[in-house]
Amino acid sequence: MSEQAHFLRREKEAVTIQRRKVQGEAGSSVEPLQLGKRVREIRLGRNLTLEEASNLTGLARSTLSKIENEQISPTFTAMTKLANGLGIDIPQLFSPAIPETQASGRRDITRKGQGKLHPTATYDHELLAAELSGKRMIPYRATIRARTFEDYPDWVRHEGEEFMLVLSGKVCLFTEFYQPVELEEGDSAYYDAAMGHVVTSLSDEDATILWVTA
Amino acid sequence: MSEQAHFLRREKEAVTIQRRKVQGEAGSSVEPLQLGKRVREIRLGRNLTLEEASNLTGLARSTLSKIENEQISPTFTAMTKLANGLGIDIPQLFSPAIPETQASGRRDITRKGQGKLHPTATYDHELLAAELSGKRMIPYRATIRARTFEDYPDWVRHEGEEFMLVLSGKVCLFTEFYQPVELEEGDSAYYDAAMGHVVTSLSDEDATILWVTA
DNA sequence: ACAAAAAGTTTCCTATAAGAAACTTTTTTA
DNA sequence: TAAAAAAGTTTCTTATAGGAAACTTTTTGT
Repeated sequence: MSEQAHFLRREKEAVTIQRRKVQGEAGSSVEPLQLGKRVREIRLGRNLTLEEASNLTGLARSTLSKIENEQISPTFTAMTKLANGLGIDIPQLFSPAIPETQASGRRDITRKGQGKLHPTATYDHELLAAELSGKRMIPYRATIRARTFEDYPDWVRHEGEEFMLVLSGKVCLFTEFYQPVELEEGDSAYYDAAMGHVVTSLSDEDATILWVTA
Repeated sequence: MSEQAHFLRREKEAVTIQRRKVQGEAGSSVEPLQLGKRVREIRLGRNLTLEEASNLTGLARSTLSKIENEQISPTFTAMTKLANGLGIDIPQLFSPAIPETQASGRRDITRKGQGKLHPTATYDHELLAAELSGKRMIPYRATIRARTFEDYPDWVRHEGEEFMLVLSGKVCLFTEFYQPVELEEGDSAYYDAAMGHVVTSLSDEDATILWVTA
């Protein structure tokens, strides 16, 4: 159902790619949630063949085909395999499909170092995508000053979930109920933000972190 | 998200953080999804008998019993009926059971390169925080192969919003309704995922991107 | 405690999901 | 183009889910 991504397509290859969609409309009205359609989108989005998807999920090629064509209603077991194998977000499969027409279109690009700044005592916050309001996620880059160990703050707590990725340096993540962990460049963490949390620097240089809050 | 303002505290509070519950490194193993147990909890929580639940969901009393006793793996259809009839939160059913002791918060650490891999033709997906399901955000690191310009896939579209940050290399972000943009290391973008989008590499080496979907 | 009713489980049968392999269609290669 | 390969679909079979009703256990009322 996706349109074709015409623009940057290079001639001969282009044709190849156009051919992908247009499977039977298969208007199975039984399931208002077009599970199969979505699974297919996800698989194709990852450029996988049924064969490859089969290997990843442990489900038979034919089974996948039938799921995608809405010929069967997969079991919980099958769906779990799907989710684990393809990295599918299950909740999404249970929500109503997005009408094509509703394709809205907000976009905001933030260049390196061009975010909106919020300097504070220990962290520096650089808000990304600050132009867009009403976002589901709030991304920002934080700079953790070197060795702020002694005077780091109390637990931070707030609604939602938080993801962080260490971009440089070495930090220590403290979260309530868990052991502190050291995180280096490339390491990431995901946690409930209602749980107390705090990050401190462990390196001689400042550490930078990408943070996304939902 | 009011997480600022906590930094001003000092010394004496520092102690606070030392004492936190000792708890093994979380969520690293795949726990059995105790679907049935959870369904039962929910039903009983609502003070419903199987008979009543049956009326609400349209599933047979016996079927419900078997689901709760983990004797069968319900189909997508059945799960939808369950969810609609009992107001069950599907994501929860797919998350590993949370031990009581850590009920107050979930956390998942993913080390660099240790995420769950999803190799595909053009991108490599490394799922982060893969142990946690039912998340509001799905973070992953993608490797965009060098010059995959010609054979990238069709528009990708899905529900939600997406944030991306270029970790290395140089890529081109195509989004429907907008001009393509070149993004280099440190640049980021935020957009509605229902809008067609695709990323290709522009550099000689592979590019890596952090992606977060909500 | 006893019956009766209600709640829950199991059995048995039918419908349907899952897998293997045959078959069809699409894409690639020469 | 034709032939081969790859991708996808369908068929056939087996395993298992879903529903009706019998059966068992628990609760309620006297």
